[in-house]
Amino acid sequence: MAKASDKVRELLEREIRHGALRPGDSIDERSLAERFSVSRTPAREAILQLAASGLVTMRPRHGAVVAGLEVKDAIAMMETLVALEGEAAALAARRMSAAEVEELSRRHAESEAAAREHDSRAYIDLNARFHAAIYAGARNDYLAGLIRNTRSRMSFFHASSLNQRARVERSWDEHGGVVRAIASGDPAAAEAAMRDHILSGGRVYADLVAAMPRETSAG
Amino acid sequence: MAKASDKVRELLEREIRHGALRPGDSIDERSLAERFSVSRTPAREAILQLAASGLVTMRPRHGAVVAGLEVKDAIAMMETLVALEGEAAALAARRMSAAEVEELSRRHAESEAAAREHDSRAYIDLNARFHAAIYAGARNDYLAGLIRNTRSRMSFFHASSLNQRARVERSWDEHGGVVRAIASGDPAAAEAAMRDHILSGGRVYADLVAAMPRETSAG
DNA sequence: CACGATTCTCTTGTATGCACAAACAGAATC
DNA sequence: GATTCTGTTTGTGCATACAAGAGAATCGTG
Repeated sequence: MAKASDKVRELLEREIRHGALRPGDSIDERSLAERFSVSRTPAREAILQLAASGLVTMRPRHGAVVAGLEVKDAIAMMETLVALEGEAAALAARRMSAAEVEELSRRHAESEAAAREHDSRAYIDLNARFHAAIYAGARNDYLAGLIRNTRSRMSFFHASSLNQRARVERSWDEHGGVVRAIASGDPAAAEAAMRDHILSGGRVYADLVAAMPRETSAG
Repeated sequence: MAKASDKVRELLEREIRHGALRPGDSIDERSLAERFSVSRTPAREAILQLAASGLVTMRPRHGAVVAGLEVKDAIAMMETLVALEGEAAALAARRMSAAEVEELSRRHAESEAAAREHDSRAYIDLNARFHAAIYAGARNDYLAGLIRNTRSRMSFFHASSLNQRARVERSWDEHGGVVRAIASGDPAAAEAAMRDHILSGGRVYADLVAAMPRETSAG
């Protein structure tokens, strides 16, 4: 078996992401340890690691609470994500092989059905694959990591904007723009198309964030 | 006094940055604890946190080693940094107040002396302030955090490119371009100028990285 | 002499005990 | 009645003891 602390970290992370633990909820080492049938040590380590990755915040001598996003931070993350995804698209346009572009194009075409039927569930998965293909094409693991981490921290609100029925079809159309730009090897166009695409989803996200209850501020 | 684990983490981090600990050096909890006169627990926590931030890598049951950068990763980070700094400059051009622009401009002018005299030591500090002013002007803490973390991970090689005497003066000139673009409120120009600036430093960095001995690969 | 299994050691990973710091509650005083 | 001081309680932070796994060395065997 893997390390117990890793197990705890992973499960705790899932709970936070899935919303079982909501921002502001406090986590104490002892009950966490009991819940996972381990001692305080690995529980504590799990908390520390999550704190380092920004999912929980710690105040000295005061324990950890599930990190909430202030509206300001959520906006900053979205803005940053736009830049990161845009850069990835630009790099992909310069670096993807003909075969990869072909594959991307084919995948995109195949996902049309789900989009037209507003099948959010299926499309969310296809969307993830689409973006993953772009990251791979960008040939920059560090950039991809930053994007993944950023998305992860924003997905507190399980709410992908793609849960909005109307959003799915538009998303697919926007993907088309990105694909065309990449296929024509135009980095600037690919970046612009991707930025628009992310921003477009971001507007829906902004509504969700703005509608959030008062969040805990992380000292 | 602050937490012992924080103290250890901080000092260890400094040692890594300053090159006292080189990539590939292994860190064992016991000697680390002895060196800082604490028990293994805070030492271990420090290592865990550094691992989470990517400065050291851990293999289960094998302990931690100071993370090395493969050339591939170094390139990826530099490339990403260019994008991040460029975005920050663009945002700063849109958001800095007149007073801030005035201040930035003044600071830049004042740093000319150090640049013309190739005073690396002084200029490195002025350079840091300059960039910090840009981040502040960008009004995006998350973006600023990513930049700082990225720079931190690249500064293994204490070698700021600014240690190159010749680089200092060019850097100052490039800063001038950024300042002018921001002053004229032109985000695209600011981004372009900043990208050039970072890339320009990056070329020196690339030489350093390429000249590195064989690095440890992080499983 | 070479190769392999076994043991031995060293280090990590986990559990638990202890001390201290901060919040909370209650009582006493203003 | 409000405020402050103090005792208590709770939970973090650190230390140390214990268990387990990985690697090295040694001993046995072919």
